[in-house]
Amino acid sequence: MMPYSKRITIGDVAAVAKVSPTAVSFAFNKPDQLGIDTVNRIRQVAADLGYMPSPVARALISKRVGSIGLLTPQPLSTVLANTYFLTFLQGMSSMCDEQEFGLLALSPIDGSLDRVFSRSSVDGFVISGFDEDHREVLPLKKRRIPFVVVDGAASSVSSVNVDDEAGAYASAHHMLSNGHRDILILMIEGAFGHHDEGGHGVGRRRLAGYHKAFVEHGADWRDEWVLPAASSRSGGEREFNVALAQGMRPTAVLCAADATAVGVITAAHQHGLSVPRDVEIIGFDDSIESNLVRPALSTVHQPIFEKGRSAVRLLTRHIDGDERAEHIVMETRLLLRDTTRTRAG
Amino acid sequence: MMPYSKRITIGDVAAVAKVSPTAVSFAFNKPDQLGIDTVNRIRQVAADLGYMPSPVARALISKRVGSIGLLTPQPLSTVLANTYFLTFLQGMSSMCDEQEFGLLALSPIDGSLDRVFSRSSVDGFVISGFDEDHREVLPLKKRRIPFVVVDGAASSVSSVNVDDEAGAYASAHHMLSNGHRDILILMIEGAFGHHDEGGHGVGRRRLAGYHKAFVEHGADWRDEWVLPAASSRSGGEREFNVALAQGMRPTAVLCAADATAVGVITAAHQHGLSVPRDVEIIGFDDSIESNLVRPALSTVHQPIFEKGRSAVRLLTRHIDGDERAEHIVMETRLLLRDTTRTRAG
DNA sequence: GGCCCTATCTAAATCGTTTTACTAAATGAT
DNA sequence: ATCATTTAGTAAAACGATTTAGATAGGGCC
Repeated sequence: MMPYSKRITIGDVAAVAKVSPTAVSFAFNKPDQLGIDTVNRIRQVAADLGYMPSPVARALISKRVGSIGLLTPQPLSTVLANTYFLTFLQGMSSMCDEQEFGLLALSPIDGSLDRVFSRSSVDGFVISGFDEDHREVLPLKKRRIPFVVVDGAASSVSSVNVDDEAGAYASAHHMLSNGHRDILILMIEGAFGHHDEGGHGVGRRRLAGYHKAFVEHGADWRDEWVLPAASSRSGGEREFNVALAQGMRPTAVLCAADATAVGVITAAHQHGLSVPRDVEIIGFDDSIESNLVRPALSTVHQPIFEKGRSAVRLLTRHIDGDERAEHIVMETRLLLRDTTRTRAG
Repeated sequence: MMPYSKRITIGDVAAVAKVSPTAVSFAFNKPDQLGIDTVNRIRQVAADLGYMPSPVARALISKRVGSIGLLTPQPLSTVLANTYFLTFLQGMSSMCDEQEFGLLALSPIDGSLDRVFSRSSVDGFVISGFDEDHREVLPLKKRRIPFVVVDGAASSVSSVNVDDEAGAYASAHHMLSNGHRDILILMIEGAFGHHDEGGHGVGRRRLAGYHKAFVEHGADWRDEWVLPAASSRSGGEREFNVALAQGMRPTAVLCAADATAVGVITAAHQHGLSVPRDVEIIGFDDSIESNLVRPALSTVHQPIFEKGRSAVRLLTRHIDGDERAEHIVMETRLLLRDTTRTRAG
């Protein structure tokens, strides 16, 4: 049973209206080419038959599908567990709405991207967490399919990034200025991090920011105090527990992701530690949960929504034929809420 | 500048490899039809040229695009402000991953759906918040494009719903059994509700559930104590303030959406009311924030993730030609956390 | 009436594949 | 050596629209 077995084509309408298929097409797209009464008759017939032009056939000619693809390093269902992506999607879709584009969310197939490219009809891609030169992305460049990179390095295609290093620096600087020296650092691991942490990734940049602050303050940088943690509540709980079990007694925790920080709050409470009195915590992202959790999480704000909007905007420009690459780097802002004690920088 | 000006077609590959286009197609799809060395040569040439078959041209023949559309009553960017949809999307995409479908998120254009249908190439739609018979949805039935309805009434197409009435009943019953009589009810309004609240919608069903409990308990049902509220934090705050301003002194609040309930918690605190001592609150949905907010929100759990999965599953069955409609109604469960005092039903 | 112009409509090419039907050459059986 | 069968490949139709280049008829003008 073909679901489309009864699909009404332009030919069917033409036959019933006793005109050529061309006339039917004109009736919708260039009504001036036809007599007014013919146009009306055709439209009437089309409506009666429930005719709608096939988007696919139309796309084949116009070379425009009218939607863009979002490609993430992990399966979509995994990635959506992070509210960061909720906000990012919101931003993307708000611009998609304005530009009247559909938004196709795609998961890697068998962990790789190239099969996705050839299966999904879109006018371009927003790629999150890959560098422009990543092996997986190469086919796109070769085919000259427009794409932009978010949270990844790029030069010849447009990119949207955030000054992760400055944000991380600011949060570490805050802790260090307030006298903390026993600072636990929980980095991004696995699922939501950069797909290739070989030196460009978001995680690396944040780490560099933390490190820079330590150096400037002349504080001891101890690698054992830097733990990778899954970007999830449970990841944060687990790693904080691990740290305590290993005998560390941090007075401050820096998390490279809010979800992790939320877990730390929970774990700290379970150990009878008061936040922020016994432990101060700063997250990263200013994701939705940071403002929902109690005590409200101090964090590094990054304009996630705007990143999504800008990515789509840059992409649609490329789709419209503008080949110039533009690189946007957005500012972060230290946001002190209730998991830190002072407002002073 | 056509972005695809350099697009490599099957013909280009054929020319370079000195074979017919048919051979190129066979080399990928039916290698047995060709000599082994020819296949290899063609594949090599294709790789060198960076050839990938056009998904659009392929879709035109196969009548399969490989993606499904999610259609929401409001623009996607609006709808995503509700974490309910985050979880729903997660569920949908988890099934999409399994079935290797892309997920196209579509916003109504100018508030209407039919332009969307003819612009977006998908194999079928998941439609949230519309009844099967809704005027906007009619074109789909006429064209016999597969679709399933979520949170809406349907008979001849598949649907996924939740027993909203039972859930609402349970929460009202809980309050009433605990002696509450001054119960403020905050319903769903506008943006995230059912698109046509004419009697079938989710809101109506929840209202019916609340009402039924009142009747069974012989409690006074006062229409003034039922307020529509935007399904957002601010909507909840606002309406709770309105209620107080109007002189109501609720000892319990029933919210048809969690987001609203979170706002009520905030507003109650601002008025110096302790939750749950002075006011008990029960929300609906068991959305992410309900477990993040403090005190943790008591709510009616509904299996949002599973709804998303099931919707996609039903749809792909339809796409595969199975015309039988299936109607899934999932159970809800009263989840007593910290905005209610007792655990007893 | 002859000429041109405009208004209205159509035939055919096109987009990039897949698929069906077919051809030509080689192989195998007798 | 002949006929049937397999192998390796191709030509052409099809998918469902849009677009280009005509075709036909009628009207206005002289």
